[in-house]
Order: sequence, then structure tokens, then C-alpha cells
Amino acid sequence: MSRPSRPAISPRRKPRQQRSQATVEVLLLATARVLAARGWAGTTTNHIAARAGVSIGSLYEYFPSKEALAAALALRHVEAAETRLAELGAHLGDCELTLELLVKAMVSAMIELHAENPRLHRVLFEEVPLGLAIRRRVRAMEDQHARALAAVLPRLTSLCEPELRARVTVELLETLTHRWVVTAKAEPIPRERMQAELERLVLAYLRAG
Amino acid sequence: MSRPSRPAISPRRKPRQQRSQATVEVLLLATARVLAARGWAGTTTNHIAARAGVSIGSLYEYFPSKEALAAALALRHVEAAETRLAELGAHLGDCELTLELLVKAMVSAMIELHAENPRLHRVLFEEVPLGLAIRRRVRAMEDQHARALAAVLPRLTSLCEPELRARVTVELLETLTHRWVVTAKAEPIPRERMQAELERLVLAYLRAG
Amino acid sequence: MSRPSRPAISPRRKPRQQRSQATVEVLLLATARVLAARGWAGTTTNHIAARAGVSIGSLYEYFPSKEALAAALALRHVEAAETRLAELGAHLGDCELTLELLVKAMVSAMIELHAENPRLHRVLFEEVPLGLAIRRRVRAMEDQHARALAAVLPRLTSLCEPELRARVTVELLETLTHRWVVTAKAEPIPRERMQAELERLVLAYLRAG
Amino acid sequence: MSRPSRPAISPRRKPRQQRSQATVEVLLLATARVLAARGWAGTTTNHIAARAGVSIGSLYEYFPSKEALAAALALRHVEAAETRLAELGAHLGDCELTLELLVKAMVSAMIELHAENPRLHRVLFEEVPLGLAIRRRVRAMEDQHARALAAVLPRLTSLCEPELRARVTVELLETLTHRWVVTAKAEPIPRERMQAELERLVLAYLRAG
DNA sequence: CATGAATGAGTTTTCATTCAT
DNA sequence: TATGAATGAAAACTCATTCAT
Repeated sequence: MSRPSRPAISPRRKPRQQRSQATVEVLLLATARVLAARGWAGTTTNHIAARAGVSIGSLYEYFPSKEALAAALALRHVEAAETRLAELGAHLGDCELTLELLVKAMVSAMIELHAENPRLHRVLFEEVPLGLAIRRRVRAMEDQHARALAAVLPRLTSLCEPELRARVTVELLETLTHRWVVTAKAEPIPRERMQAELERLVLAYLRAG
Repeated sequence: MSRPSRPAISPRRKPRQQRSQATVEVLLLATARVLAARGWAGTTTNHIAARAGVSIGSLYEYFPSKEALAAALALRHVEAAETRLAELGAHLGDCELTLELLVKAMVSAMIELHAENPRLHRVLFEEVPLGLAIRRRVRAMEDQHARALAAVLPRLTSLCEPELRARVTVELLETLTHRWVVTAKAEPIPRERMQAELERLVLAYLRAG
Repeated sequence: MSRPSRPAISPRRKPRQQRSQATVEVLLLATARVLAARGWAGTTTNHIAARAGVSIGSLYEYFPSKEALAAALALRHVEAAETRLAELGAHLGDCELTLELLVKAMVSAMIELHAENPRLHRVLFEEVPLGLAIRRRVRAMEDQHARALAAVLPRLTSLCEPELRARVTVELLETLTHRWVVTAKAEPIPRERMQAELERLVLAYLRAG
Repeated sequence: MSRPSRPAISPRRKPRQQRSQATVEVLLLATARVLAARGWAGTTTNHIAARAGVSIGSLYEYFPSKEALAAALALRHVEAAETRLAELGAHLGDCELTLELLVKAMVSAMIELHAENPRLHRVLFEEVPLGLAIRRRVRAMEDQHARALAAVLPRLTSLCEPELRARVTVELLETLTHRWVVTAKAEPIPRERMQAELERLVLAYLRAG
């Protein structure tokens, strides 16, 4: 580890041609698979190149470092989450919105976001040494989520300190969903129960004086 | 050379003299520091030996691998947690126990457990590829905690499915404490508020019909 | 790091370009030199790489271990021997074959086989912990040699138990040639005398009632 | 390998006391066992000390190096062989000595010498980098053996060049016995047959004009 | 004398990255 | 551009040997 002069993280070149675009796709897919299967420390760029069916030389043509591959993947996850949460936000203005519906929607969204490839998600956000840029972006997204929630809460409940409540709610959702999804296999309690319980938990919290 | 079977995780030699006991201590301390500072992938056994002021040979005299060092450290954390939770359990039989007191006690215990060295805690339980033995032990501890809670809940509340509630509560505590403590530095919300909010959250959940 | 299964003996990558084929050649040549000069325990992969004028990384690109290098070398020797003995066998059917000619031919072949690089030969087959595969192949070759000899013996002599005689003859040749060639330098008796004496020995044995 | 400044080979101290003598014995016994079981490269001084039930410090109290242990063992073997061959020599003057008896006696002696611990014998004289002193002594012993044989041969046969014949005979015996004894397990031909065949071989050779 | 803890140079091996083809 | 051979710094780990107790 701690290779001498860490190369940059941003992609080396913007691939415009189709073929290049396809290579990038194939590389990211391979990265996802290998990372999920072997963890950050167990993954090598040669594994990724081999899995992608691409030469190691080509890999470095598109990504300047191992970190850059993971970062690109993480970025995609973050972008997907941003999109999903933006969609969610669009519904928050609905006039017939109730607290129950809101909570249900948020829980569903969070579970969706984590469910696709839990192992990859875990490796990406727990093991990979992500750069500040991405970490900041994740934080910004959570802030935004919390702010949006704080904005509607007063209309649905009469609790004090809506910002704090919103923030706690967001972290609660994020953190518990992550855990349940990641440990799903070993978990003795079935997924649906967990989802229902999560809703009950959040509702109880947001109703508590 | 007819390489012998791969190094295991269990310590190589039982230290008998107090001198070697001290070396083990110093090595574990150094491991904790280096792990917290550089993460799992960034830590090397040479770093640890250097930090401990001990030769690399001595390190391998007592620990057959990098994994073994981390495992020993994780084991200590788990043992400390077991002790702390056993203490907590001893109070659960008190006749004047109320739900509020119980929740306060649990929250305090969890925060204490995570607070000592949050970065190390994170690296140890998120990055290090811990062996099954330890992971099972952690799970057993959580199970035990959940069972103990489930046993007293009926006396304090009238909710259905106490086992499920207990389990969710334990995971909730574990997971949120971990997150808050680990991200403490960056967190805009002060620790005391978090603790109070955590109590409110758990209380609300355990009172919800 | 989830260390992958221990390195095997089979080459890691099939060299496709001629450049890499040359590297493999150079590595094997260097292995032969270093092994002959320093013995198995005294040889290191770094010695070999340095002697080959190749980076240590390249060495491991083609050979997963020190053992694999020696095994590849041993395999070449065995193959050369198989070829040489097959040639010898081709002549065994000649109608004008006499016992004298046969013995002369066998002795010559054996000495040739050992003479090229005696020290390497010694190290390779006495010191190197060769895998079962190669050892079995050597044994098979000797068996084959003995069978071929046993098949012609009845035509040339009238001894009983030709299989036993053939087997003893082969081992005798193998073992004495090996010794004389290996200790040639220190030997007070010149090579030609040895060869003549070996012929006399074998002839006497195969003629003895 | 090739440790910086190779320490001497001769024992560090002459142990006079009984206890010391016993420790030396125990160490040599352990060396024999470990060497036979793991080969030269696979043997460590720590293995030997552990097997002997002696501390590593004590080992170095009596033997200055790993090589010295093996050398001491080899020396014992050589001394035993010298003794055995001297005994053999004592009978050579007997008036009723025949060639048959002589050969029988020599073959028996050689087999005896190798039979005790074939694996150790192989490791000791093929793998261990024995010092010149011992190698010279072995050679001297063989010379002596050959000379003694050459001295009686004229009385029993009428061949020319008795020195050469004697030398070949000795090497033949040495080398074939070694091989058969070492590969005994895998050998398809039973030991007794081998012994008989060895006698036949030597007799045939010594009778051949 | 015995002990066994400590040492550290030396070995094997890996893998991110470069560069000739 | 793609390829994959080559690189070598750095990591894990060993073991003969020393030396404080």
C-alpha cells in the first residue's frame, strides 16, 4: 500500500467513441463483480482486467489507478441515489401526503437503493479509501435529504426541532437499511418484517412528542 | 523448503516470562494505533513492529500474521463488550426498573463501548477480514443482549412480539451508535443531543403499540 | 488479503510472444547455472533473476516458485533422456545386434545423458524436492528402459530371469554413471577407463549363468 | 542461505560432564530424526532443539551451527563405517577365504551400513553441504577399502589390474547399496533378491578375464 | 550452565503501473 | 489504440544466531 506518488483519481480521458464507452462499461462491471467477491484489499487491477476481458494496458488507458475504478463505481451509486431521492422529493409536495405514506416511501426508497448489490455497496463505502470529493458528495446528498424532510415535517406533525428529527431519521434509515441488507443472509428475521418494523420505528419516532 | 502449513490466527507462542508479555502488550497497542491511523490495507506488519519499537522477528514470534494481530485486538474489544453488557444485565432484575432507566442505561453502555477509539473500532469491524470465530462471537453477544432485553420488556411495556422488538432495538443501538461515534468529527450535531435523541428514538419505538 | 491458494508448480502464464519465450529460456538457463553453482538450499529466486538479467517480477510471471523452476529444468532433462533412450530402443531390433554392441550402446547413452552438466544433474535429482509427477515419470522411463532390455536379452544370451537382470542392469548403469560423472573432477581414474570398465562389468553380469 | 560469516564447524566445547554428554546425545538424536523427516533445507535449529527437548540456547552451547550438527552426525556414520570395514579387513587374511565368501561378506557389510536409517543417510550425504574434512575422510575410507581388497584379490583370482577392479567393486557396492536401500519402499524387487543379485554381479565382475 | 526472548538480514512473493511492440 | 511483457518497490514471513536474565 501507500504507493509512492498516488496518481490522480479522475478518468484519464473522456472516451467519446462507442467502443471506448463500451470498454469503460465492461471495466466498471468487472470492477463491481471483483470488488463484491474479493473485497478491496483482495482485488487487483489484473483481476479486473481479466474479468473484463480487457488487457491491463487498456484498463490503465481509461482509469489512472485502482482507486479511480472504485471511485467511478461509487460515483455511479451516489448519482443513482441522488436521482432516486430527487424523485422522492418530487412527491413531497403532494397535497394528500400523510406521515404514513411519506415514511413508507422513504423506507422503500432506501431499501431499493441498498438492495441491488449489497456486498458491493459494503465494500465500496466501508473498505475502499474513497477520496474526499465523493465523501463530500455523499454528505451533501444526505444533507439535502434531511433538509427536504425537515421542510415537510411541520405540515404532517407538530414536533419541535424538525431539522434534528429529519437528520436523525435520515441517518437511521441509511444505517439500518445498510445493515439489514448487508447481513441479510445471516439474519434470522425476514426482510418484510424488517421493512415493516423500520416503518413502525420511524413513525413512532416522528410522532413522539 | 517444504513450506509448513499456512500460518494460523492463534498466537504462536504462549508468552511465559513477563518480558514477553510486555512485548505482546506493546505490539497490540501499536497495532491499534497503526490500524486506526492507516486502515487495514494501509497497515503493514513492519509499520506495527516499528511503532512498537520491536523487531519484525519478535512480532512474528507472537503473532503468525497481520490477521492474527487484528483478531487479537478485536477479541479484546468483544470481551470488553461482553463484560460491559453482562454488567448491564445484572441491573435488569432491579425492582424499581423503569423503561426510561433501562433505555438510558443501554444507550450509555453502547456509547461507552464505541467511544474509546472510534477509528480503530471502525477499521476493526468494517475493514479487517475477521475470522468466523470472532464474527460468531459478536453475533452471539448480540443475541444474548437481545434475549436479555426481550426477557424484561413484558414487565415494562405491553407490546406484542417482544423478541422482535428487542432484536430491532439492539441493532438500532449498535448501528446508530457506531455511525455517530465513528463520524463524530464531521458531525454537526453535538454528542449529547445525539444521546438524548437516541433515547427518545428507542423509547418511542418501545412504546409504540 | 484473502491470500489465494499456494502457488503451484505449473507455469503461471503461457508465453505467447517470442519475447516472453526468450525470457523463459533465459530464466531456465540461469536456474541451471545457479543451481549447479550453489546447490538447492543456496539458490534463491533473486540469484536466478539477477543471473538471468531479468527482474524478479518477470521470474514470477512465468514460474510461481523456486520449485517450479527446478521442476521445469528436471522435466527437460527427463524429456531429453526419454528421447535418447527411445533412439537407443530403435536400434535394438537390428538383426546384427550382439551383446557387446548393445552394452556399448547403452553405456555410451547413459554417459552422454549425465555428462552435459553433472553438477546440475546432481543437484536436480539429489537435492531438489521434486514433485511426484516428475519422480513417477523418471521411474516410468526406467521401467520402460528395463522392459526394452528384457525383451532383447533372450535373443542374445541364455540367462534366466531376464526381467530381473534387465532391471539390475539399468539401475547399475544409471547409478554408476551418475556417480562417476558427478565426482569426475576428484576421480583418480580417467573417464575412458571407467567407460571400458562399466562395459566389462555389465557384460560379465549379463553373461554370468 | 549463505549467512554472513559462516561460523566454525567444530564443536564449541568438549563436554566432559555426564549431563553435557547426555545433552549432546539427545541433540544428535533429534537432529537425525528431524533431518530424516524434513530434509536439510526443511530442517531448522529450532525444530531440532524442540525435538530434543532442549532450549535453543543450549543447542548453540554445544554446536556452533546447524552445519556442525549435521557434520557431527555424518562423522559418526563415517566412524561406524570405518569400524565395520576394519572388522571386515581383519578377516581378509583368513587362509580358507574364497572369492565367494569375500563377496558375500562385503555385500553384507555394505547393506548393514546403509540399512539402519536410509533416509537420514541420503539426506546426510546427498543434501547436507558437508565440509571438506568429512568428504576427504569418506574418500580416504573408500580408498582404504579398495586397497585392502586389491591386496587380497590376486590370491583369489587371476585378473589383471587388481587396483582398478577393486576400486570399481567398492564404488559399485557403495552406490548400488545406497540406491536400493534408499528406494526400498518403492522398489518392486524384494531386498533378498537384490542382495543375491548384487553378489552375483560382483562375482561375475571379479571373475571376468 | 540453561533458558527463551529478541534480533534482523535475507527470502519468497505480490501487484500497481509502465512501456515497447 | 490495444496488448501483455516487464518492472521493482514493498509486503509478508523465516530462521540462524545472540544475549540478557
